[in-house]
Amino acid sequence: MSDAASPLRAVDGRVPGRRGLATRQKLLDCTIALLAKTPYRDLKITDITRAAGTSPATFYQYFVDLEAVLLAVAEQTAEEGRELVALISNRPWKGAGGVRSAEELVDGFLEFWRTHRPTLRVVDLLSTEGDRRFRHLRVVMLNAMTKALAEEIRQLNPDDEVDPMATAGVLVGLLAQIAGHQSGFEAWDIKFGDVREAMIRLVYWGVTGPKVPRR
Amino acid sequence: MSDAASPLRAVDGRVPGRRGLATRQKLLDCTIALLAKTPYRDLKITDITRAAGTSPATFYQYFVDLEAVLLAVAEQTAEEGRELVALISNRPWKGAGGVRSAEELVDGFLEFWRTHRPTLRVVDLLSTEGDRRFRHLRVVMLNAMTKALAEEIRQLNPDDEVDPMATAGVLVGLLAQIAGHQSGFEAWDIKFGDVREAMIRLVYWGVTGPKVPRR
DNA sequence: AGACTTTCTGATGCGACGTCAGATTCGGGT
DNA sequence: ACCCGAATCTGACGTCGCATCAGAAAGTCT
Repeated sequence: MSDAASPLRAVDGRVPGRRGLATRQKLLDCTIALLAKTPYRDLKITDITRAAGTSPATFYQYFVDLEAVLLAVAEQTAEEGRELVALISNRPWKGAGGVRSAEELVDGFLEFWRTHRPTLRVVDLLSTEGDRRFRHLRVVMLNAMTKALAEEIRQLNPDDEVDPMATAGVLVGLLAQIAGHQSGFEAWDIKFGDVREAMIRLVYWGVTGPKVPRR
Repeated sequence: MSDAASPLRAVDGRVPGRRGLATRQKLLDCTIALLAKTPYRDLKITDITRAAGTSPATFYQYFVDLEAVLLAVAEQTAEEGRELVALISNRPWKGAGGVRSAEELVDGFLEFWRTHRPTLRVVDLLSTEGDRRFRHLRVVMLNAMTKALAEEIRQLNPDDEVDPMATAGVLVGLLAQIAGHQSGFEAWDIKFGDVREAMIRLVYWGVTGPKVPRR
């Protein structure tokens, strides 16, 4: 995710060596670990350095502020997000096979989200709050997937006047939303299996585009 | 939203009088105003009291902590959320009329979200982070709507084995997600009109339930 | 071993937090 | 009009995290 043009991670101008990169990574790892236990607002830089066994000053040698670490953490995750494309391209999307593809997409996405929940939580959070860097990152993370999905939609509905990217974007948003708010469904007495089923259907409908009466 | 059983708002045991309630409200108003300009993590209690022209100590007389104000603010909004039911019940959901109903639901929901964006942002945020109070509040806020939608779905698909509440919940989640991340679509070159159209269709499909091939 | 660079740290000024004890304002009774 | 008790507000304080700096420690090269 970092610019390939500047493969060197700069501190405050310097280019870190082995040791430096190691402690940088340690800070990243501790951040991830803490993120799983601590709500975003309570995550203090001091906590991270304490966990990493360094002084707070060391932290600022590698990251300008808290969001910078989070961004770095998120970039690692974003890279993995690209692989979700495999759940979309080169699959059947018509008929019974289409439903099965939708099923696998939903499950794959939920799994991805479950694995990286703490990180994705923060990305969602900060991009909702209007932070451009995180909003951009979120787009990048879901971009490949959305484009792939849009392509399938375009092929199945060649003469639809609605931009397939819009439909794809909405579907991906749907997946992200439900994945993030899974626990919200416990409050009603809804079995998650049914939620999953509902998502599968919506994805299937979104991709195949059943007939809609003209207004 | 406050318990009808204890209509008195307590400070630390006390029951505030006119003046007290006035400053309490002033604090609430200032919080709302600040919320529109400040990201959640940077919202300091000090800022609120400064804006309200009181001492920080006064704040703690009415709210135990920052989240308590936010909760109070959100409760006001949640109350209004109930009115969204009007966009669902007693409307046609079949055929062309159904599409029009979906259209009005989408527009109404987007409007509601736009009006209360700062508040809803925080509710989403904190409930995502696992705060029970906010998660509950979020459910309550969307509850009436979801139930109403589920009822329509149930009537249109009497012998569907998937719980209509699941489908309704997913649809409402979809609406909330897109409403919250509207600006995310700017990054792709998608006209929001197309996004809106995609949402309308998905709602229509979700409610009417087109045929899905068996796997 | 010496000289230089990289990396780390303890100490520091600043600002927000949350809590007192005490000052101020209000409202009703005479 | 005055006073008194209750309600309400406040300035000041100890604690803690932030972010920075000058200098110590560890590493590297010859």
